Amino acid sequence: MSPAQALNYSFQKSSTITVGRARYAQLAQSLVDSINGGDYPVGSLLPTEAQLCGHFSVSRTTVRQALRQLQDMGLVSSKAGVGTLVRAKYVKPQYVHAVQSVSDIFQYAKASGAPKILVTEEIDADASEAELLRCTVGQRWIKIESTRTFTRQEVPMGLIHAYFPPAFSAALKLIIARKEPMYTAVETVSGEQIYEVEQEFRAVTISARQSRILKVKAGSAGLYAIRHYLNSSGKLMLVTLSVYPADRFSYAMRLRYNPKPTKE
Amino acid sequence: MSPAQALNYSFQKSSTITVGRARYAQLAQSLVDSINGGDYPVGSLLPTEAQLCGHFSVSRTTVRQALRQLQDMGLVSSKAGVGTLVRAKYVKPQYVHAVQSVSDIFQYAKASGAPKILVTEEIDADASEAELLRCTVGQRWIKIESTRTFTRQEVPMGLIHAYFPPAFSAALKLIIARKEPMYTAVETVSGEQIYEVEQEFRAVTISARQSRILKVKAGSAGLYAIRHYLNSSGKLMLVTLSVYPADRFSYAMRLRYNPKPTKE
DNA sequence: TAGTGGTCTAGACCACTGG
DNA sequence: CAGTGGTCTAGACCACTAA
Repeated sequence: MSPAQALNYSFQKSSTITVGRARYAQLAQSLVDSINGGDYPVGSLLPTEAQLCGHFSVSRTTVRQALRQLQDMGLVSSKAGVGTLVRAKYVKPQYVHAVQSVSDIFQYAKASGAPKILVTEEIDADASEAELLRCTVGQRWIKIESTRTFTRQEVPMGLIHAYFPPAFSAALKLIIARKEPMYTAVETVSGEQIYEVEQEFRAVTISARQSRILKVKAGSAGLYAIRHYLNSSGKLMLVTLSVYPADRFSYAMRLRYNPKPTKE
Repeated sequence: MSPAQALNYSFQKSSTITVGRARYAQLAQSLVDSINGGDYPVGSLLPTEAQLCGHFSVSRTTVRQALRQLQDMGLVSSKAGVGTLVRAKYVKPQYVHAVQSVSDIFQYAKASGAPKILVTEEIDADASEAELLRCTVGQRWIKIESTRTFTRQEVPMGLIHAYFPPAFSAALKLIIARKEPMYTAVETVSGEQIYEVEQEFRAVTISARQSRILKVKAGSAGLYAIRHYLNSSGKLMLVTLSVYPADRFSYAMRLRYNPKPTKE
């Protein structure tokens, strides 16, 4: 056992609170304090691992374990050949809404039957569609109009318009014949995974046409959900636009503070 | 250089795709495959680290790095004196909506001025309030009615009802005098951090009374947001109930696939 | 008490980055 | 090219858990 290690362990035994911690944790805390204090400004490099080994009289393993903790906190990032870059001065606590899959974004999926396809067509985007689809006017898209119905009920839960690129037209068959959810159909046909989903909620007044399909009074309130599905390159894979009458649907989410799994 | 390491490196050089990976990554993949395949059922223990060292002819450091990867994936968890427990058969991909603080839950906060307090009172929960506040009828709460206004505008963005326990009545002063946001005032007064926020959106028809305050036509559509703020014990710290006219507010969120910081 | 994972050391080779 | 972080080894002591 090296002198430094012996010192550490005896120190642990003779103390009570602060010092029962592992040396890498102490080192991590020390580094966090230094960054918080401005010793290492954002954009600068931390001392090299070798230097930290010397300053703190610990092995490189211990230094690296401390640095990994700082990386997990989002304070620094390391790059071979360069060094350890300070990315933030403070740890930003995160509230996180985590869902296990895209399907979980739609909590109702389990409680509802397959969507009922009303219309499928190829369209050339008009001005408002171009904005929604983030493209130029006249661009071609496939459009599906459908409803979702509660299991064993006649009244539809919501009216859904979906758009995807003509390149994925084979998805239509999967959706209609195999009754796959639209996003999985698009993933299958494109061979790409949906990487990001943007979701927006607002209230709208239900139009006369929508009200007939939804069997609700025209002019009544509806929840409007716009969803953009993107691949990892940021390319639009699917856009959906849903209207839910006030009493038939709500979207609930839970944001938790720092849910990072702790050691056990 | 040990024979095993030499073998590894020569193997890396002579290969192209699969094998450029680090040994710990290969080992991790192998373990994931075994768990997926049912070799180690959920609830069972993985071989000990020493056994894995032997089976795969790697050092314990490498084994532990592989196991850490599995822990990050949520497949296993380790406990000193026990072993490495299999917790899940498959990696569940996560889509995550992360916000940096409670204030980020309200994107509008920056664009809007301080809330305008209309009424503050102590109430005994009636039936509908008891449901909202998850308490028994007659329980006492402090209620604040307020509006939020766009900066430099007269028309309110939304109407907000907030409820918190009488024990936090000192928060009132902070909210009114110091214009603190309600959730920080409650955090300050209680000395506890808000750990979890439940958020629900639905559409509603704006009532006559609400319409007068919001300066909007009665019967028009509104976005209804219900938020429950809980501490780490699950105790309700604050409940807010907001109504936003259709054109004045929308809630947007972005869900990303596995946003875990990758190595750089 | 025996065996597990948690921590730590000292030393090594590698790929990558920049001058 | 020199120096950085990325990976790996062999060996050690510790705290914890269960028998």
